[in-house]
Amino acid sequence: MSNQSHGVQQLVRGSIPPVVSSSRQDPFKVACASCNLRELCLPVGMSGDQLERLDAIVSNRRQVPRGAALFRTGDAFSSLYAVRLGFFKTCVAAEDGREQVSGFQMAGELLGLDGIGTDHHTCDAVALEASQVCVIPYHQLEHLARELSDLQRQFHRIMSREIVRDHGVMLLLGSMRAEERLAAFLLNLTQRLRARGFSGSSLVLRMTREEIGSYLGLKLETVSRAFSRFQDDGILSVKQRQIEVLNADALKALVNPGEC
Amino acid sequence: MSNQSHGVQQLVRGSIPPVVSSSRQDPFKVACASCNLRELCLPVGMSGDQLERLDAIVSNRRQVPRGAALFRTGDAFSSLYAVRLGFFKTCVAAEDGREQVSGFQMAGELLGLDGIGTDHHTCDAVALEASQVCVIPYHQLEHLARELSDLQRQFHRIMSREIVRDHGVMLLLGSMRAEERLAAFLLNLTQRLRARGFSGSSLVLRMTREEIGSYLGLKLETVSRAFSRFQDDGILSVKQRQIEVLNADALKALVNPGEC
DNA sequence: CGCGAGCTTGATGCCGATCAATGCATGTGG
DNA sequence: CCACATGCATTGATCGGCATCAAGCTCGCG
Repeated sequence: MSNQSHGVQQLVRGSIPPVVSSSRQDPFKVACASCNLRELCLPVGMSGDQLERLDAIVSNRRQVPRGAALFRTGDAFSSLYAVRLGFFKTCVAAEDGREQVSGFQMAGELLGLDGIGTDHHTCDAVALEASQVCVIPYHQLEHLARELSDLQRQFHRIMSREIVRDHGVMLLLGSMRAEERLAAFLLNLTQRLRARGFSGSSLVLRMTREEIGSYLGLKLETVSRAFSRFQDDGILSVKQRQIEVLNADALKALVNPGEC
Repeated sequence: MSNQSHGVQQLVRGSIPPVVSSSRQDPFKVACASCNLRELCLPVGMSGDQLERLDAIVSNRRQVPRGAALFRTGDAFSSLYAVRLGFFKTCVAAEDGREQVSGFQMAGELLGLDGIGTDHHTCDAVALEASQVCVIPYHQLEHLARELSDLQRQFHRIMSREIVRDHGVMLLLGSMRAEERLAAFLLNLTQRLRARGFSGSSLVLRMTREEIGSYLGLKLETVSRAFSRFQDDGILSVKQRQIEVLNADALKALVNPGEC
């Protein structure tokens, strides 16, 4: 099972080539220094010997099969996880059982930040396809961040951006209408895919309509109807989970109705 | 102008007495060690000499008049702010001008975390009453956190809890109905007031119906109607912004409809 | 006193939820 | 290879909660 054959492989590869370590090549031992996600992940801004020290604590990889949980609400918190391959969703639950998807995570993104505050995870992280994560023991990360200011800075940036991202979702949930929400969601997805070297105009959704709806505060039927309408309007081509963006400008105009 | 006469002073004082420094007393120079918020704020878990070092970088206070902005979207980020006295709201804006309240902050809570990720603030922080904040220069905080692991730990916890709080708001916005949202909001407020030594059954809202509605993804008329209905049902007494909680259990039952 | 900001209350309409049926793709066992 | 089951998606019909529009009302304040 090659670790290059999974993930968003059905998408067109773009400009950033995967960098593969020459000597240490091993699906369970890939150094941050030779990881093609190093410009998106925790090591941003770190140099050679710093990377080696980070590598020393991020030695463990973990496979997560499709549908399996990386962690669940209430689990003791011990590590953060960097998505190396695959795709995750995180779900929060109210006491009465209502569940909601709080985010989707792709390669290079960090999972588990919710656990730092209480030493227990406050959401479920579930793989939407066969995935692989790098395990980052939190106490070792804290210790190392006290010595490497670049690591500290990048870690704080990641947490801050997570907060800003959540504010954006709150804005979406609080004030946008169904089609605007879906348009914003698709633009966000394509932008993140583009940052990973994919074209962004052609994508395969890893989640169901119901999961999209849960994330966007809509019912699955509403999501489906919005997709159909986008297709009727020539903005998208929709074949189940295979999406082609035909008119990205129209999507952007939907999100910012005031600007056109 | 005494710094004890502002804030949530119309609320009944509870168990935690304000601790006032004997020697350093001065509204613009109150040491963390002698601040009555030290158990809620950044110094949690820090001991004597650590507190002194934190004090050294948190030397500056800033007054913010009612209606004034502590910072605005786009401002360069340089410091975090701990609310010492008063009450704030934070607002995020979409490109098309739509604004939404993303949070309310009271004494002991931190403002400005949004700015770390991009070196610029991504929301407005506006005082809802005459307020005072402690200015925490961020680069000095980073530096000190590398030496004081207790400070580092508490700072990370605060950021993580902010993320978890945002997830809770997303759940509220995505899946609760109007009255549940307002009930959850009121319970959250009373809980935070109780943590600050107030009774929690009697409170004065510092924000308008419109601001509450913006935060909860509702129109002000809907908020007003929900208040009226709670009053009709004997759950609250509502006189403009003066709220008495008559039946806290009924409020809790509204938030968790499955449990009763 | 009278103005104005903020709050309440009513009437109406619309967007998205809900209920229900059908369609489509994948997989499994006979 | 077909029949059937299953999970997911689409589409239609109806309903309800909240937004919207529109008056009044309250209270603080110049």
